[in-house]
Amino acid sequence: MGLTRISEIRRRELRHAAYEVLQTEGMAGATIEKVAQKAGASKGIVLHYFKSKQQLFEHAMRHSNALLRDEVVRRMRLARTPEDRLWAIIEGNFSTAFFTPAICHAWLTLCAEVPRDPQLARIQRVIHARMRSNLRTALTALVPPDQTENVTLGITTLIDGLWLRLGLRSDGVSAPEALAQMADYLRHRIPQIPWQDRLERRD
Amino acid sequence: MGLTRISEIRRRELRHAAYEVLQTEGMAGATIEKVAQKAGASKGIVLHYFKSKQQLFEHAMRHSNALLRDEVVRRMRLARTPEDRLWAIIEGNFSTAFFTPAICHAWLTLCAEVPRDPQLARIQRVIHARMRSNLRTALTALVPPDQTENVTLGITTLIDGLWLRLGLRSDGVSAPEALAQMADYLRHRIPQIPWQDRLERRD
Amino acid sequence: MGLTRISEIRRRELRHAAYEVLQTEGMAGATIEKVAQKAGASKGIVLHYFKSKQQLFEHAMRHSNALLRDEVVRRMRLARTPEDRLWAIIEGNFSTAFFTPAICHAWLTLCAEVPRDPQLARIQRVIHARMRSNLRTALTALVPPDQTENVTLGITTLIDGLWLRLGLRSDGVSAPEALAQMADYLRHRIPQIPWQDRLERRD
Amino acid sequence: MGLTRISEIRRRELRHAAYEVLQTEGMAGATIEKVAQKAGASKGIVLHYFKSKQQLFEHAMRHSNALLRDEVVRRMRLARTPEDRLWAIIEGNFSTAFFTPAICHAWLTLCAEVPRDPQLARIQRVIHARMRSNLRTALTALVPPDQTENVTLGITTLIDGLWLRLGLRSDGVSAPEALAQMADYLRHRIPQIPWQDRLERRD
DNA sequence: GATGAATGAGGGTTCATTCAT
DNA sequence: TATGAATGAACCCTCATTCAT
Repeated sequence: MGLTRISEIRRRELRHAAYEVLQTEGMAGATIEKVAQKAGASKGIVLHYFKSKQQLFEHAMRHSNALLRDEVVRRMRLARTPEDRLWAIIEGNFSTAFFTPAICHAWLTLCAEVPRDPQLARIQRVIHARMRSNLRTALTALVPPDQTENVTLGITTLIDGLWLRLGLRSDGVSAPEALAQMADYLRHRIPQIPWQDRLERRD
Repeated sequence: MGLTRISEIRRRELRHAAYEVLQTEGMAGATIEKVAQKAGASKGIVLHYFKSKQQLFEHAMRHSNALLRDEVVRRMRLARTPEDRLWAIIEGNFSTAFFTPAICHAWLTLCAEVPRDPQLARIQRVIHARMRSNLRTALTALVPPDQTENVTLGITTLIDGLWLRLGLRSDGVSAPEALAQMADYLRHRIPQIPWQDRLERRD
Repeated sequence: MGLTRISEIRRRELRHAAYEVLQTEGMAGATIEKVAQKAGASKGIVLHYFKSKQQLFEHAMRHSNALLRDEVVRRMRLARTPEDRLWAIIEGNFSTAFFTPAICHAWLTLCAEVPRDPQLARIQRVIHARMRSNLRTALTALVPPDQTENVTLGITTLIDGLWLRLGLRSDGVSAPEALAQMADYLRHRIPQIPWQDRLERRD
Repeated sequence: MGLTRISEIRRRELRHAAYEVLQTEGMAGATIEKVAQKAGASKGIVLHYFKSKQQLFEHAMRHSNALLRDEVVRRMRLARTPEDRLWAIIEGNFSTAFFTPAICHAWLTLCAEVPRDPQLARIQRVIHARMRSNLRTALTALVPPDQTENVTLGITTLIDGLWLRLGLRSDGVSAPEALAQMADYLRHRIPQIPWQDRLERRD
């Protein structure tokens, strides 16, 4: 496929640079100049590919989320049972590739911008809806119908809370600690499944 | 004590104005000019009382947190049992005076700034430590020693996650929904206590 | 003659697009990008045919003026008497094809640029000289020699003034009103000619 | 009166500087930096007094027009007859203080901007209405009612046309030539008044 | 204590122009 | 011939901060 034209390459590079800058500088500190510099390009070219700073960072968020989604999808493909699928979602969200201080902080920064950027809000909404949908599907087989909502909220809230914590402090929580917490929750909330085993299986 | 000098009054007003501006404008959009305007003062006077913009917002965070702390303390004073105290902490964090979209968003905004502002980080750390301390004290009587850490983390994470959710969307969660989720967690995690009753007692 | 090579066609298209853009955007707002877009071409090709933005708009002015000149020439060819010729010049300048708000405004825009663009000034000078020459030729048979200068100035000034007016406001003057004003002037300035008849002949 | 505060002084200076820059640079070339430099101030202070570049130049136009208006009013006060008043208006518009290449060019530049700046359009409209009103008042005693409109249009159009001409070329017309043209028009259009005498009276 | 004048750095954005393909 | 990638300069504007009054 000839889709990988130079323009697509550049967009990818710049998007990536933008995300990296976001991690160290925050939204206000993330200037187009810095993004250009990190990408080894000129300031002008950034606006050549993205109409505005806002758009650039919207694309950055969309992209970073796509990566996380792929991580989750990849793990879900391997899952065979509902509990496997549920755990795949959780593990995907705390995979070592994503659950890093820098990425959590970039995510936090973008979250703080959501109420002031409708487009960002839309993206955030889509992300959220997808995760809820995945969770509910897995949960139907595990908890009574009138409790799926409660558990879905519980899981998403815990995930967000743990990401927030790592976004706040580099030593906030480690991935194993986060997973342990999730397992702790599931063990008590959906007790018939041997969640503990899963955790111990982890290398 | 005659501490309430005019200077103290001004500082209070400005701090409050800063917090209000933060709620609607976010960190990047919160200019000193807007704060001054909201306080009905001149731009110059703001920096007369606070050395810099950063300091102003640090004080704003400290202040807003003090309010939340007072809310919790007030409720804890009325509590008689460990479970009362535990629930007091939770209810304090979701009292209708604080658990509003604007406030949650301002809090989120400040959180996103934490990694770049050591002073803000320190404040955040103090806040967090106090809550953990309160929780642990209450929990010692409710769960085995080797589980207090787990439950403390679970509760704080859920609280943060719920605040985050309301900070992201005005219709993210309501206070009753948030409390219901907390009760759901406690009911399964510390089953010997009739948490449900507490929830139903609420007006 | 095989002069109509593809290059000549492109130049014509671009020149025309430039003029159209000028009408809606003014000089400052008329970017090469917009011209290219209106011509359905790429930005690069515009500067391939015209060395610079300035040159492009100089050509646009030259072209637009050529159109107006052709209009006048066409009418003069049909004229048989000096007064016919004089009126042909005037009618040409207020023909419905040219005396439009957009065109008058584009013209005004270019006029405002004249003092800063020597080339534009030269073009303007040529245009002006030709009209004066035409007018003087026609006037020699209609007014005493020592008054041709006065009347020439009067007519050109009125024409410019009326163009300016339509350039300023879309509803500044209509073509009939403009022609009526010209006839009013001529009726009093060269009273022996029945100018009014001419006006009434108009459909 | 204490109205001449420092702010008023600065505004005056900047407005004046803006107008001067406009004369040499045109609208597009008139940058805030140049205005600040000409006023011997910093770029920041310009935006401190005028919210935007547009506003600055709107004020400049308003101001420059006020000067012209005062010139006309001053002369009208001395006028005793309708023809005196009519001539006062005309002389005011060609007084040596205003009818200069630079000023006419600045005026032309602003005119070219009118269709794209509603505020500028409003100012322009007010100016125009005032002049028409003045003219009509004076003309009621000099021409039959059904002709005042025609003559008003003739005079304003000639004035505009002559300003345009000087705006286009430094040697376009001189003030005496312009006045001579106006007298030529009036002599033929309102023949009962000895306009020629007026012209000769000029020092 | 309080004002607001003044600065200057820096940010986003636009755009003419150049150049490799 | 034609494209569009790339640059860099410039511009408008915002804002924290300083300072004279």
